[in-house]
Amino acid sequence: MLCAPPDYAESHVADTDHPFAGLVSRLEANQTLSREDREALLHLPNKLRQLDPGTYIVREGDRPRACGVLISGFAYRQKVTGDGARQIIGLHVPGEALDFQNLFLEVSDHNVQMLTRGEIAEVPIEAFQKIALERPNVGRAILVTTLVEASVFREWVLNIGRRDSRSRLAHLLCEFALRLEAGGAARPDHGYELPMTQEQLADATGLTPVHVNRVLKMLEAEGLIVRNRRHISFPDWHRLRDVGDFNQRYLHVRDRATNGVF
Amino acid sequence: MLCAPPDYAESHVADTDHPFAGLVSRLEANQTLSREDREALLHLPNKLRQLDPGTYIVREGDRPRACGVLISGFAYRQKVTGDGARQIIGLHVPGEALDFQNLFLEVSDHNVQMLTRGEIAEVPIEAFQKIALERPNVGRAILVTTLVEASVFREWVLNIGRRDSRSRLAHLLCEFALRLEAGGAARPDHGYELPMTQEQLADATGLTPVHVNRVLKMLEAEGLIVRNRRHISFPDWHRLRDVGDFNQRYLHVRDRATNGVF
DNA sequence: CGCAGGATTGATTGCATTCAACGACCGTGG
DNA sequence: CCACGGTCGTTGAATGCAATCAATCCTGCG
Repeated sequence: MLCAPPDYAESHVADTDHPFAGLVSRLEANQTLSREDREALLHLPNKLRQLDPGTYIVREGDRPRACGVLISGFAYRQKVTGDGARQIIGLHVPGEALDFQNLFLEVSDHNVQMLTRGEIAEVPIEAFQKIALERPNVGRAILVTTLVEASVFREWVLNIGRRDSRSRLAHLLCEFALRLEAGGAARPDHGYELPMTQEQLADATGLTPVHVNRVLKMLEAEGLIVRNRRHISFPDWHRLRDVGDFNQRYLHVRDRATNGVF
Repeated sequence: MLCAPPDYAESHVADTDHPFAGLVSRLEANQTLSREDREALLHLPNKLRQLDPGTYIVREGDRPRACGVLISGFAYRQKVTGDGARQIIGLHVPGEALDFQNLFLEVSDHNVQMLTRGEIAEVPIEAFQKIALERPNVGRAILVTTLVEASVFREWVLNIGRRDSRSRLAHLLCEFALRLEAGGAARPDHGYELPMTQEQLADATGLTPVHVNRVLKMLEAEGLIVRNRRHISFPDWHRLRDVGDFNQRYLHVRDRATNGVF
């Protein structure tokens, strides 16, 4: 990031303060953007909204008029079976767009909800579509981002379908660590504030809250995690990665600096 | 082969016989294409190959040079855990491209394999990329197709994470029926030749082959399915759909003719 | 015929669920 | 300040669904 303008400096938009700075830098991780592309993204019309935990951003069956971009806090995707069992399908960290689906599909097939309190920017879908269609780089960045998301879904299918509860949870903790890191947060082995209740962890792993509790205690007893309230850290990141059968390839991060190190 | 110049009209390619006719009609289901778009697609350079069941089309870790389009037969996506458990992640029916991921991501994150004997057309990725980038409609069609695929992955996460074995299998059978139908095959309630062994069904549902066998017998005893060798039909499609908690919304089919009927 | 892959069945085991209760923490309001 | 209620986390006991282990059967095929 911080690609200084080639022509003249136009710093009336301070990149790091701008609500879309995170979005732009995430898109740039997947696809080179020109200065004009960046400017266009930063000038997307939007309305900022502060949302409480549990607030729905999209509901299954909706025809959304706006595409939300997560500015701060965390969000998750979720579907529910006919008899009310909930499955969390994906997590989102700040800087990620929550609704690329709905730019090009009419009816939403799942729910998106805030996990914590946080801020989102709502961009009218027409404006986002326009920039995606008129600016090849942006269109391609969106496509690549979508492809990476699909890869994450595939890994979740594997995780839930074929790993036991211990590996499943370890894997989820690893993924979250890496996703946070990719956004510029701390190194994965330094731990983080896990924004999920045990019930939500259960919904993300296809387990029950009770069992999640037991498995977390097991991981703790093994010295694989240390918990202090919601804060979680990893005394032996390497071993946790092994237990979780975690290989970051599916995240398609291109950052050479940390690629494969953790 | 088949790289005839695009300048003047060329109807020597009979649409319905052409190997890419299925691909084009599937893309058109998601996005309007101009005549030129169609022609460009039909003239993509490609090499036809007849493949036996189990043949790998892409391997995890590969950097594919070609994008496979399934002309006949069936294929599936698959990942394996560190200790060798396999999870089938998706199925493909004729006319579908198997590798949009690898047009824009460098390293494949999963395996793609033939399920049955069948034919694929290998298109050099540069040619496919070119058409995707230069023809907005084609690019958009690929994006939409990718978004629908992602939606299917999400439904699989739900299916495997939160439904019991009976619903899981019923759901899979329903999905396959609809996917076949979307390609122009028979109506879902008329049954089809299921191209999967019970072991593969197990890998697709996160179960064991033995349990799949028992559940199939259970479904049969309930009168929800009738089996004759690999042929399977559905005496009570509506009830099977209920048992499988199946709602086709996630497939994002736009065909008004059958939408919601089955 | 005999072999191999797939399907079927039975017996047993075990991981995760379910049911139920209790405990810890936090914000709120009297 | 403390009592209170609610959410979340923890623990125990019993249950159950699906896995595992182990044969056997079937069928197409060389």
